[in-house]
This record gives sequence, C-alpha cells and structure tokens, in this order.
Amino acid sequence: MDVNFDIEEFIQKLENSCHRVQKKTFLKNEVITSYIKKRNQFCILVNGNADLVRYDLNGNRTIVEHFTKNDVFGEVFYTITTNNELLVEAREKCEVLFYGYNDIHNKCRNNCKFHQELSEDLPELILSKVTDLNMRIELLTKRSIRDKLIGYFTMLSTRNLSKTFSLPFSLTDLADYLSVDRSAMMRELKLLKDDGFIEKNGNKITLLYK
Amino acid sequence: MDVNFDIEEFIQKLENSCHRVQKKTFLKNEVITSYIKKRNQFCILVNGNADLVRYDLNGNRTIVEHFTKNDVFGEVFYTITTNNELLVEAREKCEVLFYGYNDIHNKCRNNCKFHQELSEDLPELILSKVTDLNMRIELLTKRSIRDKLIGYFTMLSTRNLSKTFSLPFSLTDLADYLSVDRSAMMRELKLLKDDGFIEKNGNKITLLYK
DNA sequence: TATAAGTTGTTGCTTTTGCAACTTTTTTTT
DNA sequence: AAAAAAAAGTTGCAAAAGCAACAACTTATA
Repeated sequence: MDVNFDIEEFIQKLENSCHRVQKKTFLKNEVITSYIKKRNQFCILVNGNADLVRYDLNGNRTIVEHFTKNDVFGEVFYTITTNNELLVEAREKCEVLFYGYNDIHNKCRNNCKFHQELSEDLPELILSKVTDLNMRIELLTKRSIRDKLIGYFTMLSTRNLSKTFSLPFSLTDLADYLSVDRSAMMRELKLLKDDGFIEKNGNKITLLYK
Repeated sequence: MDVNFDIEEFIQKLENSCHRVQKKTFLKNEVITSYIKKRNQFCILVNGNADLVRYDLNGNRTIVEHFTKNDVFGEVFYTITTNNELLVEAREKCEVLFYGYNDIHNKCRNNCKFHQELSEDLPELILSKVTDLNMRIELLTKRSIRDKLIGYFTMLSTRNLSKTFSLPFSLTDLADYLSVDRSAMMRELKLLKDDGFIEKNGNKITLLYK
C-alpha cells in the first residue's frame, strides 16, 4: 500500500472536483445516517467523533466501528442482510461530508481535472478500511475478555506511540465495542490492575507489561 | 456499488495486461502464503478453497477468513501488528495467481490498454472485501454460540437461496471460524436440533425457522 | 486392506461470562 | 447550585462456555 496516502489531500480533491457534496453538522447524540436504504452513501467525518452502532433483537447494543477525524463510512461498505438497525451516531459535534459513491467512482462527464486523481486514490482509501476491519476482527476473535482488553490496549498504545493513552470512549461503550457484558468487563479490568498488567487513572491507561 | 462487477472479467483483464503474474498450484494442506513480510502481495484464488488461519500464543487456531473460487486475499489487506502467525492454507488442490499490488495499481509504463480498465475495477474489488469483512464482524459480535451458529446458517441459507445447504468446512473448522470451543459448539448444535431450529444430516443443514 | 490420522459426538467438571440490582461518583441540564 | 441523568464500580447468583478426556466413526495413507 502507498504509505503516502493522504486523506486530507483526498478531501481537498473531492471539494475541488465537480462532485455534488453536502456538508452537514450534527450535535452530540444526533443520528448522522442510518444504513437502511441502498443509496450507496459514502461519508467522510471531517470533524468530531461518531460510532456505527447496531441494535439487535435481544436489546444488545454493539459499537461496530468507532470513527474519528477523517474516517470514512457509509452504506457502500455494507451489505444489509439482517433487519438489525444500523445507525451512525455523533458522540460529539460532528461535521460530515456526504457523497454518492457512484458520483465519485464513475467517469466524469465534464472530465474535470481532479477526477482522474480521485479515482486513483479511491483504492487506497478503501484499502485502509480493509486493514481497519481486519484489526477489528483480530480483536473480536480473541477468546476471553482479558485478551480482548489487552489486545485493544496494545493497539491503542502502538497507535499513540506511548505506554500511556486515554480511552476514546466510556467504559460502557468499550464493553459494547468489545461485545461483552459491562460488569464482566469491569471485573476483568480490576483483575488486570490487581495482577499488575495495567494502571488506570480516569480514562487514562498505562501498560505495565513489556 | 456496481452490481455488475465481474471478477472473472477482472482476472481476464489482469491476464491480458502487462502485469507480471505468477500462477502456482498447491496441494491440500500446503501453505499458499504467510503474512509476514511486507511484500504487498495480492492473490486471487482461481480454483479450490483455502483458509486464512491465525495461530495465537495460547495455542488457539482461528480461521480468520474462508476463501473459495475467485476470492482475493494477501498482505495488502493486512497490517501485521502482532507476532501471531498468519497463514493461508489450502483445504484442497488450489490454483492461485500472485501479483504485487503496486504493479496493478500504479500507472503502467507501456500504457497498456487494459490498465485503465483495471484501475477502474480495483475499487469495486476491494469494496467487496469490505462488505465481506463487515459480515464477518456482524457474526463475531453475536453474544452467544447459539446466535453465532444461527447467524452463520442464515447467511449460508441466503447465499444458497435455499433452506438446505452444506457446510463449507468441518465442524472442527467451523468452531475455529466462529472463534468458540468445539465441544461447546457441538453441545449447542445438539440443542438447536432438539429445540427444532435445524435439521442435520452429515454436513447438510436445513433451517426449520421462518 | 490394515493402520494411522483426523473428525464427530458426548459428558463431568471448572471457569468465565452474563444478568440484575444497587451504591457511588461524575457529568449534564435546568 | 440543585436536580437529573449517565457512567463507574461492585457483588451474588445463574447460565454459558471452556477444558479434558474418551469412544465411535470416517477418511486418508502406507
């Protein structure tokens, strides 16, 4: 993969291109979009942070993905098979760009000068989504709550280049992200502290293992 | 997404293009490739079926993905973060095409006539990977073995357009795919039969629920 | 075709996880 | 600043899942 891929540059190109774009602002807890109809929506989170959330029939809530600045999401990435509700919810004030995927991907009638560049960048963009999802799968296939927590913390630590980092969401949300019961997770978190694997101050975690 | 995307056509274009391609044959249980070095390998399974398998430090085996005819895989789709071994293993005799991702994606010096078309198809190809992975995540976030089994069976049923279908792998492998203990899965499978949700003859399953 | 290797099916027991309920603390809203 | 609403933290108990071990059966291999 081209390590030089720059999403900011991609957004710039999109804004300069002939594409119809809608920029909308959402307040905390507002629903940014729901994955129901097949509109092939393709969204970019310009600012803020948001979650893709699924509510199943048993009343369980799962945070399928967590989005921060410059993450992309939308129906294009999803084949809706079940009748579970899939919503993208703003966790704080968010600015979001909305595109139709086909508009970006299809050949441009005006042959606008950015279009060629855009379609060259598109594979890179989607590829980064694939690698993200693979990381998510690695986490979810861990067999115990302990391993999921350690796996997640290790990932955050690597990403932040530091043994200390803050959690991007509440512990309640973390449980929904790891797809486990909150109280069971709290218990395991306590055990991890007691066993000297981590330290915890508020939402700051420090890894004590090598 | 372009519903008309045709992987066979894509492979045809690849073979006609100026790309260097290696076609190799593997026997059952041979390792097709390992995701270790960053070679940006991009592979297409032309024939047979194979699994992407991860072996973790606790001795657990996880089938991360199951590939059949025309599926794509390779390191490009993966950022290797942990030191877990990631192997693609042939389940039966397999024919595999090997490409360097950059060769496909980068502009062609010869400006070969297929290159333009190829790079137009690439996003579609990667997008189908994304939707596959999202389905996988939906399965893994199910909270119980029962829900995972039902979710998986429902997917197979939908894909086969039939209430009856055969499992693409052994029950031992299915447990590794759903990331659960085999004996616990067998127990749940029995309960599903007893409760009248499914019928099972060999590796053929019939769904009895609506 | 005999032997080995692997898969399926089963069970008792242990450990982990989930559930429900409640208290305390923190954050948000009025 | 008070009230309300979330979030964090705990715990006892129940249910689910994991582990280990083994027998029966099927599929590969010598």
